[in-house]
Amino acid sequence: MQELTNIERIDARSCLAGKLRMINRIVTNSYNKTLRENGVEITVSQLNLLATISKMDKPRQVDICQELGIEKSTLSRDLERLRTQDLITRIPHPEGGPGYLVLTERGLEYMDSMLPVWQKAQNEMKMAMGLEAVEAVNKLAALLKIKYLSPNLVV
Amino acid sequence: MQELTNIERIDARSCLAGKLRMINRIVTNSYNKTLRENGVEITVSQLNLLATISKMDKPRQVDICQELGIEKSTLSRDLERLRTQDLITRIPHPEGGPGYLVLTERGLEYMDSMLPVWQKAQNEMKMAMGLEAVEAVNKLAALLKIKYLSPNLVV
DNA sequence: ACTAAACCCTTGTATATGCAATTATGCGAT
DNA sequence: ATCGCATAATTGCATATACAAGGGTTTAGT
Repeated sequence: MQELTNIERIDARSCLAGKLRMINRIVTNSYNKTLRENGVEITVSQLNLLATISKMDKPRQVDICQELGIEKSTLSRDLERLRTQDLITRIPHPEGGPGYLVLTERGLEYMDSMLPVWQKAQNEMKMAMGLEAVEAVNKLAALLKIKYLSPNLVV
Repeated sequence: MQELTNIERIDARSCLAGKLRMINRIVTNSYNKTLRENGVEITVSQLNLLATISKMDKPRQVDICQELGIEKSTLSRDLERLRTQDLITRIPHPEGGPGYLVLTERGLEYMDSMLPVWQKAQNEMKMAMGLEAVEAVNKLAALLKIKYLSPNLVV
């Protein structure tokens, strides 16, 4: 009874989402391995979040969610982990409101200190993927960000 | 003190891993939303796992890990969820050993029944991404699979 | 001024993921 | 035959993720 014609059955090998999930596992694991082996004790996910906050201008949580396409509850807990490690802190807004996030002194130093390791991880992966693929990923990220994460443009 | 020259600091916008993670979130969420809204009660991840098992020839868990680049402990629990829903079962090997996995009757029917919804989700995403990006993802998945998931070729 | 709506964040619950350690099982050498 | 090694699977613990529901503020409308 495994004998339905294959044309009428979902083909795992053609599932776009499945492939992207696999790519994501491989890439995330590769970065994390390199970070770990070079003494960095946080994950690429946390590192990326730190870098994002440091680039943004007084972001509230909702702004970061918007920027990265992360659900607010996810971000809430991601930030909790960074706060526990004293890498970020929340500054209350002068006019009240939820306040905004900044890196702590320690967070800034930490981020700067791991630049070479991050570059190493990044270079390894770029090398493995090749320039064309890197460009394609950049393009795709930009496109999907516009299509799915732009405000006032619910899809 | 946020004043280090930006050249010497990690730029989140250039982090390949970060971009891929974002793409993955967007795509996974889009598929899951379409599945959910059309009455499918499992996730694209589970669906992909089902489809993979149905394509493989008597796979053991370790074979599936190899195929998808999933850690064995992750797969163990993913399968547990599918088993709970009576979508897969384990057949003991005639000559002993850990046995292999197959879809149950119910699993096969279920998979076939959701083919149109899966196609809908897939088409929506392909439309959003464009043909070129789809091709690039296919190519990249194939490349990374060879480079990182091939046996006898530890990287 | 007061209520209602909108907005932001957190918490409960569940899936998906990985590393380290443990258990189970089969196989080989003596 | 058995003792130990190799291989396969599970379990403990932790992170990353999302949806639904709840709680607290700010703001708008009358």
